[in-house]
Formats: sequence, structure tokens, C-alpha cells
Amino acid sequence: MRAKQDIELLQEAVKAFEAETNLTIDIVGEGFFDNHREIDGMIELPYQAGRLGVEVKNWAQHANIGAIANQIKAMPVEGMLVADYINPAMAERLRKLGIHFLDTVGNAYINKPPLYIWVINKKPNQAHKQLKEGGNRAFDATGLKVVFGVLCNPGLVAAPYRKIAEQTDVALGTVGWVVNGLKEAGYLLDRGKKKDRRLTERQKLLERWVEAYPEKLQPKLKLGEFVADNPHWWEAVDTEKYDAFWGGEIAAAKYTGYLKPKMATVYLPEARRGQFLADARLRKAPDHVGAGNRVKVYGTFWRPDRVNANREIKDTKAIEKYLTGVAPPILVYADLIATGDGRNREAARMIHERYIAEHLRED
DNA sequence: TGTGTTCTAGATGTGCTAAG
DNA sequence: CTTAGCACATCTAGAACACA
Repeated sequence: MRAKQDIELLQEAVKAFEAETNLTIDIVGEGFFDNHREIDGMIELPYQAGRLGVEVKNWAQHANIGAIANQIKAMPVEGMLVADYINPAMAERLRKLGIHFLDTVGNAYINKPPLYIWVINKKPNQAHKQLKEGGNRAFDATGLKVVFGVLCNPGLVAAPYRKIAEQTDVALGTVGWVVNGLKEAGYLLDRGKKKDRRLTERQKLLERWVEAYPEKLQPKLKLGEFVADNPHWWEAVDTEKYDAFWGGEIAAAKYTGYLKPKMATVYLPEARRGQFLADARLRKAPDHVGAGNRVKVYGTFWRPDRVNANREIKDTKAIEKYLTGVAPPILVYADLIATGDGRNREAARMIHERYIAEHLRED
């Protein structure tokens, strides 16, 4: 699995090197053990310069150079670093440390007589960014806003980019990225020559969104954690007054009547935060401790007015059964799944069955 | 004119390094 | 060991551009 990625990265780096230098490197081994140490690969240099063991590092910029150096020095054979991208500063340091390297955009340092290679300052380009694993903008923070919008209202994908941008509150430029990302990942089809975009694999797309949301988007929305004086504080709060929405367990309770909420989640426009916290008598939660009466507060990221009722975009299946002052079912579903709690999971299942499944059915 | 695509500047985020 | 500032990379909004 991981080995496969490593090999691909190595192949890509070799290709970049060959394109850059017109020299040839052969990959003579991939992912094996030598003296109980794993080696990601082995390459054969041109001009009988010999062989080098390969240590593959994805995301090298965020790794510790010293640690990498040690790892490579400790290899049972003379080794080199193969990375996605080596920036000029790192390149210089690696050269000083005497560590050979290759990256996937053509930078290289190899000092193994008779061979001497020193290529730096090659920049990763758009194509590379797009190629890179995880480079699917549909599942980045802003992409997730768009995907959420189209999940709530599948007909929206067929609308002009400008409309989609406006509805989901992102820039025009990002819509293209997301649409292409969805296409690439197989969630969006262009039928016919006329623009007629449709979502497919909607259930899978939902799952993908649910998985990515707490990772990429939710952290950016987080306004803080707070505590209330008593566990029933929320029953007296009218979220609508603040243009706010219950999420998580409280929302689940309202949708299903099944849960007794413990942890509260609320989505609140940032501008109303102070007012809400004051009125509800919430105070900042101490860093750790105390599961009781806690409230997670997030900013809103969707356009309730649009998601909720936009009949000008024809979609027969836009979700009808919204409760006011409560986050859309899909978001609540994601909140619940993210907790990993058994009862929450069950509530999530109920919400899915009642509010989401039919809505995502394809015809 | 309406639509999609590409480019760029600025904002944001992150690890690194130097200073305390 | 912790912190602050720095350098670099990434991300995104919005505009310019291109196309039909």
C-alpha cells in the first residue's frame, strides 16, 4: 500500500531526472529488506557510477532533515533521498551533509564519481500539484463547502459555475477545481456534449465528505469550546434568534427524538458569537477535563437561505424536511459519525434513513 | 452574452532557526 | 526547554482572459 506509493514516487523522480539531464537511471530493486532494514528501492547510476539505496520521503519539506540524514547514513548500503520536492534551502543543506537526492520535479544532487549532478531551483508546477495524491481540491476545505452544497441539492451541479460559487459561498475559480476533482474521482459525469453535469455514486460521495469534513473543514470553523452551568441550558435557547443552528447530538435529538444530548454542538455566525455566549451564559471551557455540559461552537459555512429553499434550481429532491434552527441532516450526520460513539452512530443511521437516503437516490 | 479557464496577489498555515 | 520571528509553501478570491 504505502510501498506502492513509494515506488510510484521513485519512478516519477527518475523520470524527472532523465528529462532534466538526458541521463539514464535504472531502478533495479523495489521495497526489500537488507540486514533487517527496509530499503525502499535501489537504483543503478549511469557511467558505472554504481548503485544507491533509496529512501523515499513524501512530504519532505515537513520532515526533519537531521532525522532523514541519520536514516540514510544508517542504511546498509550507500543511500540517497528521493522526495516529492526539495526546496533550494534544503538542497543546499543536503549537499553540505553529503546526501544524494532526487525529487519529482527534476532537482537532484548526486556526487559519486565520475558522476556529479547538481540541479536546483526547479519549482513544482500546476500539473504536479494537481497530480499529487490528495491534490483533489474537491476535498479541501473550500471544496468541501461546494460538495456539501451539491449534496444538499444535487441539481446544483448542473448550474453555471457562477451560480454554484454564489450558492456555496466560494470563489468562481475554485468551482472549476472542485468540478474537475469530482469528475476525476468518479462522482460527477458529463453527459452528452451539452453541459449536463450529474452526480453519481452519491452515497459514496457522502461518505467521502463525512470523512474529510472533520479533518479539513471543521477545524477552520472552530470558534471554541465552552461550558454551561446546567445540562439543560440549551432547551431555553432559541437558535433562530441568532441565525444559529444546532448540530451534533442536540440536532439529532430534534430530528429523531432518540438521543439524550450530552455534548452540545452549535453552528453560529461568527458575528453573533459574543451575543450568543453571553445570553446563554457560556464560559470558556478549561483546556482539558470535564465532559459535562460542554459546548462546541463552530462558524457556519453554508448559506442556509440557499441550501434550504432554492426552488429556482430545479431539483425535485432538494431536502424538504428541514427543521429551522437545526443544521442540515447531512451535517448532523457527519457530526455524529465523527464522535465515534455507539448511540450517536445509531442516531446517525436513523437520520440517514429518514432524511438522507431517499434524497441521494439516483434516477 | 453567458460560460468556463487561467493567472495573480494576498492571506493563511507550518516547520525551522535563533534567541531567551 | 520554550518562544518568537522568519521563510517558505499552500490555498483561495477575484479578476482577466478565452471561447462558443
